[in-house]
Amino acid sequence: MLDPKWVREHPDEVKEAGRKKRMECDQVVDRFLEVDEALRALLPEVESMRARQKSLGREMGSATPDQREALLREQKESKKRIQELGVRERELKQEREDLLLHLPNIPAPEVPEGADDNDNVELRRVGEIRDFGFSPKDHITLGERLGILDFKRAAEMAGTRNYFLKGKAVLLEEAVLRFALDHLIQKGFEPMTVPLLVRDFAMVGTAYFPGGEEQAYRCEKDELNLIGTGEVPLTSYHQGEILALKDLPVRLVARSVCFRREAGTYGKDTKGLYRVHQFQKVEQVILDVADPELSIQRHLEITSNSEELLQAMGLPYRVVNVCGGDLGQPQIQKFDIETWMPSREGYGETHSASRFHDFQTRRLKIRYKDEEGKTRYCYSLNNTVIASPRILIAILENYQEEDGSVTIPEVLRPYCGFDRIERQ
RNA sequence: GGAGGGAUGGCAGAGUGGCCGAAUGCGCCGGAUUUGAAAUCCGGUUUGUCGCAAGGCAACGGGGGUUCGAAUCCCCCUCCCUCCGCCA
Repeated sequence: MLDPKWVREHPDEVKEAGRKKRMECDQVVDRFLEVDEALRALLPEVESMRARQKSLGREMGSATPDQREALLREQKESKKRIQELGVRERELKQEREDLLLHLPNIPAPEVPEGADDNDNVELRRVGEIRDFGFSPKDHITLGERLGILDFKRAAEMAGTRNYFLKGKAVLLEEAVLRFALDHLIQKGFEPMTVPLLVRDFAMVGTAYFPGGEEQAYRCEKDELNLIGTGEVPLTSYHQGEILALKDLPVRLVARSVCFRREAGTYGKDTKGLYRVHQFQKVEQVILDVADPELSIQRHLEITSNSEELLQAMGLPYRVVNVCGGDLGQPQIQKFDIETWMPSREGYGETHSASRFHDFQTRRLKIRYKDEEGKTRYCYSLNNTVIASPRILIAILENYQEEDGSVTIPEVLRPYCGFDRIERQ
């Protein structure tokens, strides 16, 4: 959420942000200005009336019976008026809040112009793309032949975009996740196990709601939502708190299951492990002081944390600077890491590193006291550390052998307990 | 699922109808003292809004009610806690 004061003073910049993000918001901004102005015109009026009401009550004690009569009459009259204005005040506050929740965060100047992911700007490519010397198979063929993936039974049981991992695929997944978790712990991140079902405020606070309701599974009976990412509980962890300066930055990492309805993606990536309803993810979150320059540094930090893992596993990848049109509502800037997937003959998104400034923390009321003792909103950031089974696509396909077996990347072997997967 | 208790400033915690935007303690910030530190003392330490400023005003989980007047009494909602039951 943007600072209402800032929006008041920079409406054109907000509209420009909407344009750059391809989420036009001119009307919302204009309506905000109206409501905001109406509210600020109303407040002094209500407040002075309430003050008058109070002081009349105080005078009552020392008043003569005649005066008392007059005071009473005045109070009776203004009481009705105060109530009416109070209702109006609440309506305006509510509407202003709703409008604010729909405004986009301001993209950084470094965010490239563009309409969709085709316009993302490649920052770097890392790693050699392997020349197989035979025609490589996709992970579905590989996995089914190795007996470690089963899509058919999963679809029967749970619908499309579901899967069973079996045998060594299970252990490989565990290995990758644990390797990723260990890497982040070693970087000073505190590991957490988090709630997967959360209240609405956490979804709103992290800016998935309003707007993302269709992508989330909801348990209506209990008014809880299944998280689509560990970012939600991690970022919300300190909700409502005022942190001490000495406790910043807060670095958290969690492994969690993630659930996504994938509504509106029919026909897109329908096969295999790429786009599924349920997956596991290790996620990193940083909360730090409100300093844009430092936030850029943190952004690089969380990006390279993840790049290091891909490098260690020997997976080729590229990093792209996500363009305005491909950016979500809450981000200031986003880097996607895309890992090479032979079956796609291209890079597939495996990581997404975002910085938000105080867009989330303002909603979540996560603050800290700065050097001068002033209370300010923290800045938040997050990035995927590893997401599985999507990363398994890259591992299985890049490390396949001509006979259909798969070699395990060296760094994962101690975690797996085996060095290859072959047909049983 | 049943019964009860609670929500006040960064934290703890007083306040049960006007004298309360709010005691006290702790923490934090600034200053004094000190060779330095500890201790001690003094001052400051929520947000919004109006105002150039000084300063004013409003807000005690949220909403409604009673009252001339509500942090305080009543009702509803939300959240938290305790006990019992059930349970991995």
